Amino acid sequence: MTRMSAADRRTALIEAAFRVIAVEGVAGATTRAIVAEAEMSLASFHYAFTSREEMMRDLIQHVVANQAVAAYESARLTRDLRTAIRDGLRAFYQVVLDDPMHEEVMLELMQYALRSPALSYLPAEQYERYRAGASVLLDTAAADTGMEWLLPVDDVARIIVTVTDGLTLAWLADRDSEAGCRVIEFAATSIAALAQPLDAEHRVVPLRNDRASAERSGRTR
Amino acid sequence: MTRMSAADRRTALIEAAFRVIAVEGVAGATTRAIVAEAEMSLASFHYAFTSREEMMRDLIQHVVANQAVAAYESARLTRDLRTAIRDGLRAFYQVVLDDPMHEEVMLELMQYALRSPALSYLPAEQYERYRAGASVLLDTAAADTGMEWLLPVDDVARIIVTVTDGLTLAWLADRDSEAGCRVIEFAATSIAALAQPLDAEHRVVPLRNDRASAERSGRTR
DNA sequence: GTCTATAAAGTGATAGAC
DNA sequence: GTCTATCACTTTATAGAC
Repeated sequence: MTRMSAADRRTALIEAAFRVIAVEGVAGATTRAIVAEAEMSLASFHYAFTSREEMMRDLIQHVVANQAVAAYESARLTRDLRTAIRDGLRAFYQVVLDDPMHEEVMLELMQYALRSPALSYLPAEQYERYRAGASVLLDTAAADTGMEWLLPVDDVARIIVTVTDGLTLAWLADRDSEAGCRVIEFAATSIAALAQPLDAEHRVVPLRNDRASAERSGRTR
Repeated sequence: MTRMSAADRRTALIEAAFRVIAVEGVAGATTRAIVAEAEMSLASFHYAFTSREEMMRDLIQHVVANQAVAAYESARLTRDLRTAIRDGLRAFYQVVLDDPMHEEVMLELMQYALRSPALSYLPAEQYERYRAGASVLLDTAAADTGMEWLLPVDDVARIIVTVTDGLTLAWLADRDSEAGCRVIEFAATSIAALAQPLDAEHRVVPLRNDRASAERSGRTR
């Protein structure tokens, strides 16, 4: 058909593959299904990629790199850290609810990567990106509300990611958005409690968040 | 080869399929791979099951029914609710670390079920079982420590499941058990804060866990 | 009941015409 | 560069001998 550069063809095929996986799963993403979605002939696939495995590799590296941290982006200005966290979590949750198949695909691709020796390093990298994105927002939110984190911000980011993953998985399973919102309320309260005002008169000694050290320092919390 | 009842053969094949999926993933669980693992001939598979799909259905229903809530079982006696929760989460986490492929398989089977119209109701059922198991332990732990939950126990159970799912997914991705333990410390503290002593002099009005209602009642937390 | 052999359909990948 | 046609292989499932 029409001429396309190899690069354009690769991009088009990767995007088609993503759409196919969203509908049929990784198992259904055969080369034939992908070229049908991209409206190309089967031979064009192997002109653009030497193998299906190479395409899957590029696809996964592509989604890991272009990770839309935009999900959290509604961290609008507020004087209240808890509200900022809650709104951020809600924004993320809304993205999942609006486009459930996107998260399904990310999950399937993560498992595919974990099973491929050549790609098994990518999920860890992806989680680092998640946390880095969350860290930026957490730092911004704290600064905007005159607070500071009592834990390393990367630890707080990991808590955020733990919650968003747990919310996503549960919603994919039971589609109970109301219940998820209640979890978000809890998470926002609990995470906000990990910060203190910058100008606190009695500064709490920044502790690791375990009881042993809390008791060592003479607090019972 | 040796004679087996159809029921025994089905059980043996289901168990073999689980082992194959643990090593190769759902994609690698072909009928040939399964009968090789079970040391049977290919024809025996179709003597026991009419189709591979029927076997997958039985396998998933089997793992959902026999869900080992044993994971949480180390909720030993303690006077301290936070410690009880922390130890329960640690016990669960240890199970994941000791047998990572088990959780991988559960995750893959959940996704397989979500993609199969005939099985898509099962993940919700599984999550209900998770929460039911957690609820029993939460009720027991609260009773043992003379506490009561300020939220419906099913909501607390959902929080627990959110955390365990998030922990599992992150660990499968980056294998950072130390970081996971820090999340557990946070979760134990935060969840324990959802209970109060049964004999509290000033009982807190049991509220939904959101700031709006907290402010309505005049508390700033 | 259990096997071997094979059918029927789908897969990734390639050859060769244009 | 792009196509059609096809190869070589694997898959699930079944037929038919024993």
